[in-house]
Amino acid sequence: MKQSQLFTKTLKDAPKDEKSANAQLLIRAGFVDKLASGVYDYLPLGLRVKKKIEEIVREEMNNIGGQEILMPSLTPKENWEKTGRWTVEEMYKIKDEEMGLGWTHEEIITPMIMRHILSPKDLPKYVYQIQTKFRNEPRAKSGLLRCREFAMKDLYSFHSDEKQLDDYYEKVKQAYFNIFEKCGIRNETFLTLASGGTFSEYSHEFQTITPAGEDTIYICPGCGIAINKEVKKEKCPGCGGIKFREEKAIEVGNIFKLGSRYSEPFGLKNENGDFVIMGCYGIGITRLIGTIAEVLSDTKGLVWPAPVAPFAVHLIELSMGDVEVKEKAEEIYRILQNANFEVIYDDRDDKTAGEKFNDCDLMGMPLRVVVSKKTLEKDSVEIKKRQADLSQLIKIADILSNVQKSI
RNA sequence: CGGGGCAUAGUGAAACGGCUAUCACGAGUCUUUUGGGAAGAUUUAUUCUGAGUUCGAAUCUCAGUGCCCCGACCA
Repeated sequence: MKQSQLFTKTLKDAPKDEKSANAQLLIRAGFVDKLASGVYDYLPLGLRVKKKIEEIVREEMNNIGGQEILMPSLTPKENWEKTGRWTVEEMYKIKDEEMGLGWTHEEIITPMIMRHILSPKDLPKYVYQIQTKFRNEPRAKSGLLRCREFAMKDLYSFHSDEKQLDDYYEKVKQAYFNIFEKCGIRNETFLTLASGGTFSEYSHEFQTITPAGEDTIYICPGCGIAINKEVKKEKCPGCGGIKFREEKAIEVGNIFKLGSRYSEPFGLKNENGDFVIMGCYGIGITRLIGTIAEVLSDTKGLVWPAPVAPFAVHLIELSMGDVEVKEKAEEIYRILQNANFEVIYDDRDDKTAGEKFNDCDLMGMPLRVVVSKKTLEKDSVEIKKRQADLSQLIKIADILSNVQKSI
């Protein structure tokens, strides 16, 4: 994509109504725009990140047998009354209609799946969606970390017994770590024990350490498991350790054994007459965008891990009106594109080198490639990874292998 | 939902109750520039909304709305 065609503009100053690093940077770089508190537009760059994350999540969900569906956001009161959750205050209700906007989907998927799961041999089944959720948060905050409208992946599993659920639960756990690995935050993300409701003693959250987080967790150095403040006891349930490291963290995912909490009110039974055992597993897609921005950025701007970056390469031409340099840059742009690299090409004629470099750092693509008269004198381009201090000259003839190696 | 703060151009700021609301960046046009946010010329506003006080309100008062932060809440 040519940057001259991109309709978004970068900002030198952050809007004063955003205090969190993730919102300031994402807005300054033109990834998102705020419509209302906790409600954001996803602009071309931000939408590309969102799609990348969705694709990563999709792949991992499919790998563990997940079947993707899409449920409505508009949901009837009747379903929620069956489980006693129509009165939940976070639910947006539509005035004069017996409808509310979905903030989770147990009430929708459970009756839906009843028409398809008829006997024990139909179990287990795993069904997920990636969809916009609505929650009327009493206090939206911290940019994308706590929104009223947000994208979420919710997976629901259906089992004939607890053992089956337990096995699948462990698979999801692993899939989640794979996802956070690809998103570049694996090292900061801890499996965390949290309140589990009635069916199991604990549920598990995936908490990413950041001062911007709203939860407090205690990490046990013995086993590497964390415990949410809400359920912390004297000893670590994992290894019996008693020393902990306290950290602020943001919950990027959770997995939860539901048991028959929802199959009972809807009467979801298998042929043996047993209530189906369920699990649910969420990942906040848009919250992940905010978390990556918050955790991995530096003073210059965003830093995207290659798998989620909107573009792999930020190509910059410093032609300063030199037609030959410009043409050569265009040619390199085509070469990279033909090799299937995703490239954003700063072809703007009215920008100084400084502006281009600063925008490049702010947007945070993994690799910067500069073409100028200076580099062309040596038949070269200059490449630099986003976080590297120094750049290096490489021959244009070797550009594809070098770019491949660097991202 | 309790407490605190803020509201002026696309963004960030300035303006004692008194001159045509000022400056920077961005954006538009022109000229000159150019390896880390260039220079000059020129253009760019319903001062959040409503009411009030006053000869006169961006500025003071009241109400509303929005946003940010702290807390409560967070299947």
